[in-house]
Amino acid sequence: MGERSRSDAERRAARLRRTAAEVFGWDSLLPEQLEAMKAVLDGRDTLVVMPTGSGKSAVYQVPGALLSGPVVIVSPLLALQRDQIAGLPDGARAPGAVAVNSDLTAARTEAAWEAVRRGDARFLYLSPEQLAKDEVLERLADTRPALFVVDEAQCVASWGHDFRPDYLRLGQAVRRVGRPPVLALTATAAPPVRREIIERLGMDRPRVMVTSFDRPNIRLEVRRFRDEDDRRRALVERAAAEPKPGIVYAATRKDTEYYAAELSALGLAAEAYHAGLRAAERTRVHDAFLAGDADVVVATSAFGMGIDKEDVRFVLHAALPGSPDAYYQEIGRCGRDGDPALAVLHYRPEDTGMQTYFAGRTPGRGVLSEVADAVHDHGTDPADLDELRRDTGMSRNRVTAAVNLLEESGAVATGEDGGVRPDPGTPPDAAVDLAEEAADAHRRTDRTRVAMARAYAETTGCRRRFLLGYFGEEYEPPCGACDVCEARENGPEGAESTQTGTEPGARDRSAVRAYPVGTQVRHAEWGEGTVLSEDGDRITVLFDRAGYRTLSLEALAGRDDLLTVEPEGDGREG
DNA sequence: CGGTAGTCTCCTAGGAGACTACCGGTGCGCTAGT
Repeated sequence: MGERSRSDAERRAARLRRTAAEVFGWDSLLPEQLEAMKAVLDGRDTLVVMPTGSGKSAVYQVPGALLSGPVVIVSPLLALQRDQIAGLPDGARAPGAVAVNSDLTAARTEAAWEAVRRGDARFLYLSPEQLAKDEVLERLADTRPALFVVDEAQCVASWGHDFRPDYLRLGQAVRRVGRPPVLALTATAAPPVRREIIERLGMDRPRVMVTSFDRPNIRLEVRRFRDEDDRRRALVERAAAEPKPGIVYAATRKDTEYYAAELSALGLAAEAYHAGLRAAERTRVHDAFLAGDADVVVATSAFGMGIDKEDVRFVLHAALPGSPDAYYQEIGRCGRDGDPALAVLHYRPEDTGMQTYFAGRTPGRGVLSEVADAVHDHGTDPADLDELRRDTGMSRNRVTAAVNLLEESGAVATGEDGGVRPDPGTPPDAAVDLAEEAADAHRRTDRTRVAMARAYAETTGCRRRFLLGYFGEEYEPPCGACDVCEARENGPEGAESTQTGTEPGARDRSAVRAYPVGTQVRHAEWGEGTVLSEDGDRITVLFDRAGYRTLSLEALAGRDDLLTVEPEGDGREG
């Protein structure tokens, strides 16, 4: 880098710092925040993986104030959008913000668009579903957005395949609004999830910024139970005994009510929270927790995104979560103030059943076939998603998910006008076969994540190392703050863990270093995959087609042809 | 996928086992009826 460009970079940094201070009142920026802002200001596609509370939103807000057009922010929850807008400064120099969604009357929607057009509103918050509408895309394209932000970008991978399939169509929305630079923000994304975000959003040689996942003040513990009653008793006792406030995650709505009632009976201020409650009740519990009026909230996974509370002392799980991704995200809600906090997973092997059922509920052959036929029937006069929904009588989500799979397998393509066209060389039957293959691959991947959550619960090694390894970070145990490491340190009882065999840290690690966590590999039989973790003498690999496999390093030794390291071909940097 | 609650069958009295049906999470947007 020459003199000239260095001083350019310094000037840009100074400009960003000044804007942060003068417009937003932030007197200091973290180095990684500033780096990401510079990339955004330069017009580069950027993926930022940083913990909640570290100022991710500033990464688009500060450059956003300096750009020449509106900034679109895709956010999964309307409540989150409201919080973001409320959190912006409202001084004279501060850029305005609006959200467009189904809460608005027609008149207010018009007013919001008008504010964006006139430049009164610099930030425009939208759900992915809004961006599935032609009308919204056309209006947006007219405003010539300067930046396209995807907040909580892990949703692309975690919700896009079934629950909210419009997440998988954001890449297309980006193209249709004029292909502004894309900024993806998330607190939790393992290497395969990062790759999926980049690919699905159509990001071009993105700058990838990943800060450490380690949260050393959170103590990690797993308790394994054979009996359901024992588990319930242990969970209630623990929640009652630990310092408050805390969150308990349960697998079902019914269980949230059960545990909340048990804890209330002990005299605690405990509340249940799940998506089946009335909106007013959800708001009441949410506000009570933030205000410090609740000791414990017992919740399903519905509780969490947007919970910005520093002093949560524990997150207890009453059952196995569906993935290490979900687990890490949920326990990340305690100890944000840096003081000691606790994460305990109360696990039964039976828990995997329900999570496996939830995993990968992709459209079946019947649905795929009906949608493929409908697409084909339109021939040269292509139908959009709304027409396909009318043709098939299926729900919007089903049709969208089916089209996504057909599109992923190359059997159909969506044009700039939103019309879905069949690939001329692929008859409907073949299209369905291909889409079904893609669906199978997603199902395997999701089940792999369940298996990895279980592997976390059952690991005989340092739990921190396991979790960090899953997120692509090497870590040398002991961590001194997980049940496994503590058992090893504490004298004779430690024998319990040594009898399980290898001491991961004590081994010759040269073989391990050949396949670091996060590496893309190719197996002679199973094809391409990603190294997810290593546990002493074994590595776990997620294969795109074959799912998750554990490989013995001993078996790999001397067979260089069996598992080869793939070159990094997707232009990532970090 | 697999646990749980409920019913049925066994064969000669009520308790064990087999069998079956049901259930389980996350939010947006829209529309019909108050």
